[in-house]
Amino acid sequence: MSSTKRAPHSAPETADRIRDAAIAEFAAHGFVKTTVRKIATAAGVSPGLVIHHFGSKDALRVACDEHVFAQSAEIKKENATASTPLIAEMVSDGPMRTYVEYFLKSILDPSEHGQRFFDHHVEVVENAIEEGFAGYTFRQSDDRRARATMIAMLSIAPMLVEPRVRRVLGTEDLEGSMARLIPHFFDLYRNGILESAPEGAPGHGYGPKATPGSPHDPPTDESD
Amino acid sequence: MSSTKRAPHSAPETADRIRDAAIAEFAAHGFVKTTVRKIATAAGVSPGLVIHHFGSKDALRVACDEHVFAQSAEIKKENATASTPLIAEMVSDGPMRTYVEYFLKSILDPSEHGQRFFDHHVEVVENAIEEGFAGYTFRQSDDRRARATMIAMLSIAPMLVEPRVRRVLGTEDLEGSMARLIPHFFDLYRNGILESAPEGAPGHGYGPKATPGSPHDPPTDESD
DNA sequence: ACCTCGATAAAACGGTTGTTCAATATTAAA
DNA sequence: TTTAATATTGAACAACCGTTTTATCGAGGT
Repeated sequence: MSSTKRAPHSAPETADRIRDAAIAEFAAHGFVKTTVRKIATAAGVSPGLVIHHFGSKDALRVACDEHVFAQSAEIKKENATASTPLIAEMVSDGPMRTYVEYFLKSILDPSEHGQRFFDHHVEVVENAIEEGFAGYTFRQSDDRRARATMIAMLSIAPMLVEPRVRRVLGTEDLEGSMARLIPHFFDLYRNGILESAPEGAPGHGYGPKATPGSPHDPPTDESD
Repeated sequence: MSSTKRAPHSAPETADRIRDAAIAEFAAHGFVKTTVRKIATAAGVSPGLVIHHFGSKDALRVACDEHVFAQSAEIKKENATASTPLIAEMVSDGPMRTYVEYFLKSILDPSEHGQRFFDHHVEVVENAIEEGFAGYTFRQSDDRRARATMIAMLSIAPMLVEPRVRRVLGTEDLEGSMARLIPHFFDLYRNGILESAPEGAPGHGYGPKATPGSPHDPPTDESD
């Protein structure tokens, strides 16, 4: 500890550059399509060096996971006291946007890594439901966990299918698509989307405190 | 045309067997992870025969696309006059379930194939909004296309992240997860999820005919 | 009976993958 | 200055990919 104990040669933090390049590639193209060689090229090093620093492609992914997780928490903490809305940070270009896309790719990829992200997200949402968020308060439910899971789903769904939405709406980027969709989500959250239900429909008299009990009602979605 | 003009050798419809095996593999693991060799093994043939019958892996995918699309339409038509709810057909095991998963993998894969599926789905939803669905009627909107897109998103989101939801809720299969979530979706569609909004929140007086006009309101989701 | 043609399998081919190896360069410590 | 340790590269490796090639077999037409 008395000596500097630093990397002897190496450009300033080559390993960090490799990790950041990997995060960008993973976020953009997913884990299967991203090759060690592409990461190496993006970082300006040889493929062998990537393995030398991280051991394997999977170990590199673990390092990326941890960095994304830690950095996201940091950005969130900074934004808690800052003026910039967190949403704007996520939608506009920047590191947070990359992290969110990394997070989404992780969720879609069938591996343990994404589960950790999703679990944490549900937890955050469940907290927001109880304590409110940005001045909004939520109707409570008996099955708090399921309700939080649903809202967590709702919050990530738009970004998951945004490339498809873009083509349907003719919008040009993520910001454009969101600008077009958000009013509708907002209306959904305030008022729902149904105007009337068929006679004998379940839960006709749902009060403001919703306690859904019938587990198998005719769904209103997926008419395809 | 006078002669039978059938395949000389060949087990009964080998090509069909290969196509069905491919659909199952694609639906289960996506297009990148699925190899020609796995498809061949699943169909009980040699890898070369797969190429012989379809030309290439991509051409095989096109054949799968068309078959899934056509078969889905057929099943939908049959179910229009049948007693079985279409949802049950999609959630429980069976061909339709496989087709839905194939459809989802297509949407997530950044290629043109999935766009066709998604476009069609939005169109179906837009129609359902106008004409009602299963006795339910929907509040209309100025921006019909965007509203249909949102609802289309809502309808596919649960199945997209169901593997993650399963772990969060402790449910054991797709049916279990849906049974737990559907009441909450139903409540959302009828009543929304917000109890109160902060003062000065936009659209405070939204009537039953929602015409969202402010394109950049503080969002209520994505608190992560 | 012969011939033709498609179905099929087995093997091989060129390319890409993640990873390893050997060699070189560079710096910190002795 | 010598030594040891690390950073780094370029080449090579085995495994796997989609595809091609070669060969065999069997059914129909003539």
